[in-house]
Amino acid sequence: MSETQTEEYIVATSVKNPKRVEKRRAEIIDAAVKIFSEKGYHATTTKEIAEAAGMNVGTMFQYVKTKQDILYLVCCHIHSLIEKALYAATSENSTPLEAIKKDMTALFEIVDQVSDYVVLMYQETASLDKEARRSFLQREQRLRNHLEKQIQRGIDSGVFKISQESVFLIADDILVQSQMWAFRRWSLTNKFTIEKYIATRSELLETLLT
Amino acid sequence: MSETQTEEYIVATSVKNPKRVEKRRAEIIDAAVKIFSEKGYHATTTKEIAEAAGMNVGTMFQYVKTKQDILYLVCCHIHSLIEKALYAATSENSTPLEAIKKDMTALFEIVDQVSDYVVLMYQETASLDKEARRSFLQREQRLRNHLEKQIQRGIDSGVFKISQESVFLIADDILVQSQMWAFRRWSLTNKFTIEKYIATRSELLETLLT
DNA sequence: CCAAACTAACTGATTAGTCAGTTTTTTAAA
DNA sequence: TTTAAAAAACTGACTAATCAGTTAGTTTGG
Repeated sequence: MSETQTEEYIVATSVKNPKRVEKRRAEIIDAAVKIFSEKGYHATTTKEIAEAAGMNVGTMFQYVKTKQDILYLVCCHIHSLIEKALYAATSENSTPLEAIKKDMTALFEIVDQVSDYVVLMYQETASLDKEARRSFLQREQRLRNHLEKQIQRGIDSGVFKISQESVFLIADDILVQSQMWAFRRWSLTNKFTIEKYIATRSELLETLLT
Repeated sequence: MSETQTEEYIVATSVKNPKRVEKRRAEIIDAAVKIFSEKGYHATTTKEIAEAAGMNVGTMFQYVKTKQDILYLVCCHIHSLIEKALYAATSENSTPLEAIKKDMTALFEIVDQVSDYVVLMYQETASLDKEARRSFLQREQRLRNHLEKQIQRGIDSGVFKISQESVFLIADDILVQSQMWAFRRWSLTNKFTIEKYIATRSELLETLLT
């Protein structure tokens, strides 16, 4: 559970009013997320985004310095959706096994709901520059830390029989498996509904942990 | 183990001599694979590739119709490296558990050796058009089928105690985990050497299967 | 000698980001 | 409340640069 703390990447603006920045950026994000997930980041022009957001290109570039800033905002927005859903599912008063299963279920369900956006987010992370990518990956680490803590609870209470170095791997696996549901959606749905997928994954996890 | 057979995507050429095509394309691939993994596909210009390959742009475009063709050739080339290494490791005369572990080890080792290229390959798959991507994903399926067969052997001989629908997932997991070693290399090497990673993954796999 | 392979210079289309000027909103003095 | 001035937000035409792919003509090797 590495807790490296670095400061967040900040998207610059030349508009003073923070409320206005928030509102306008939400408009930009809403427009961009849709077009990006249809055509991809590179194939989308800044004019298209501005138009879809109902504002002028010049205006848009006052709320954002570069096209890449828009991508960063979009990725963070999508990531927040997932984070919120996961944290909402976490309950304190259940057994470690129930708790981690509940978390996994919530994660898989939210990823299923916004799978297009999840694909976009991970696909285009590579188009972010070093700083923005580092900042984004930190968010990713928050999610994994959360899952690691849940698994650790099970070890501490003697229910989970796994080695200490597996904790990180298993937490990471759960994250990756949720992403894979999004990425391999079309080939997986031949074999599984999301419910069946969650059930099978839950079983495998229980086998592994106990 | 879905066996959908579709024809391979063919990269067109206007050069007649097949030997020459093979030789020149190898030069293009060698040049492109290096530049792509340094700067990414989009940031690389066709002129750069041609220059690094020691040929004229015009010449290059006689061995290839579009820039995307180069990416496709590069992805296939990298994939072949992995496929060869995996098939070379497969032995018939060992127990199912030993066999799948041997396969997994070979896979993780080759991915470790060419991890930059693996990252490139999966990162840029999205930049291929529908046809080329479909063709590439078929190669991916070959790898998974191979692993599925190995797992199936263990089930059939009664050694592996897992449900039938887990076979696909576990085969896929092994593939994904090898890719994740490449993608998360820099954060994983804080915690694991490749040998340690393979050992821990082997243990987890054994727990899961038996 | 001639077909195959190669070259250099070119083109046509694209696009992220800018900037000089306009409109709207806020502030504050009368 | 009116008004004037200052600040903030917005506009859209513009540009400077880039780059995938072409082609008319030249060289090479069998």
